[in-house]
Amino acid sequence: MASRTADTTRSDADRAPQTRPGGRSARVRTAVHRAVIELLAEAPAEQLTMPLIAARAGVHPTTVYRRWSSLADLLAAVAGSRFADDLVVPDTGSLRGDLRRWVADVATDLTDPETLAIIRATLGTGTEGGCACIAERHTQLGAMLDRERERGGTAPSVDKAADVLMGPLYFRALFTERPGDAEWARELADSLVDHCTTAGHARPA
Amino acid sequence: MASRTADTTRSDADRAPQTRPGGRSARVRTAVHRAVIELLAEAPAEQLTMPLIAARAGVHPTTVYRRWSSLADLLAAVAGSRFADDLVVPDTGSLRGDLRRWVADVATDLTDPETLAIIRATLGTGTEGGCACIAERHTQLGAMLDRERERGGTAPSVDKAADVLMGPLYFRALFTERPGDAEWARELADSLVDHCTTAGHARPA
DNA sequence: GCGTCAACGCAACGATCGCTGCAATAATGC
DNA sequence: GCATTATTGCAGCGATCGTTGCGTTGACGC
Repeated sequence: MASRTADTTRSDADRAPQTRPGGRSARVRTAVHRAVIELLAEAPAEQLTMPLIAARAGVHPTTVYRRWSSLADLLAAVAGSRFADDLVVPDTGSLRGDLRRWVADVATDLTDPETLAIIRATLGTGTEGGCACIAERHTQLGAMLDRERERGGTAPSVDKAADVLMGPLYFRALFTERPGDAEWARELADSLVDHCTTAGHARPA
Repeated sequence: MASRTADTTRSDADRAPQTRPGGRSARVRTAVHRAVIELLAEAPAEQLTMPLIAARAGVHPTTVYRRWSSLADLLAAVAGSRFADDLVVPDTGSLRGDLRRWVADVATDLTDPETLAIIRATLGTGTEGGCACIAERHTQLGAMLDRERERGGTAPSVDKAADVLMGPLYFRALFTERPGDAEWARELADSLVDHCTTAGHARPA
């Protein structure tokens, strides 16, 4: 078998391996993802079950069970696909401007009940889930800081920026009822920029 | 009925109302709470069910169902009783010293897998659950800030302190793998004190 | 077009969950 | 001690969950 077809097919196995992301599969995927988001926004995460998701998506439960092994896998997939490219990294020309804009965008995103529900549910499934939620944000933050350095300026480390910016952002969103308004977001970004130019020693007069 | 006994019993109903927190009830309560904590530390929260808790606690499932209406209620109760009086509010004589110590204590507490598991699970049940987890910390923070003001010094608002201190603390604990060491905790506390005494102009000494 | 195989729907099955009768136990006030 | 009654244990029930075997659909390469 596969004596001569092996020529046309690259190496008999890595050609179009086993995946088939055609029309129906993609449709089912988006339907299930949407169903998860909708259900999470409506009811607490503990009531989220595979059959419920399948029913909302108009898909048979077995399909969901087979494509995503566990509920944790499904949640991680949903979180990953939602937070990827959901907001453009601002490029205003200055680190302060970039961060102000970015913090405001993230704060706005964290106002969305669906977003909050996904983060909460994903956190419950374990540590790696939480990482999946903020990985994209971490990358975006690093991009802005790198750009500032290429510009010749000084920028804090990604960890430091994550502490100062994402810390309050996600803490307020998860634990309190006040997500923080635009004014608050601006001050947050400024506090990092001002404090970190301490490297240049800009301490008050 | 209750014609003359109404004299001895205060007003026939508010005397020893209906509660009976005797030996056995308290034993069951602690056993169930302990079971929840243990199970959360062993397996993800989604596998936590009432019968499982009951089995671990050596109690009949019906008991758990009757005393705590839902799993969310039980989790909130466990969180509340665990974070109450679990660490003493430091009193070193200065705001800086108090905050340094307190941040280090909280950071250490957040190292405990059991603590993290409870917070994660409680977050999944809704916003009020998350509030229950940090209410005690919020109170402690406010106490230290108030004491500084009584001392005659200036202190930031509780919200501001929560943003700067609890934000990074809980963000790192929940989303990353690095809970932050003692050095990091100290810098965190100092950043708040230094930044807020901008009114009084901190001396770099 | 046409065949092939991944992906989906269907039906049925154990297992477990959440709940509700009723009986037994043990705190609590006298 | 003794009666009262909140609290727990027990047995059993519907409902739903998670899984598996098999037939059908439809995407992909030729």
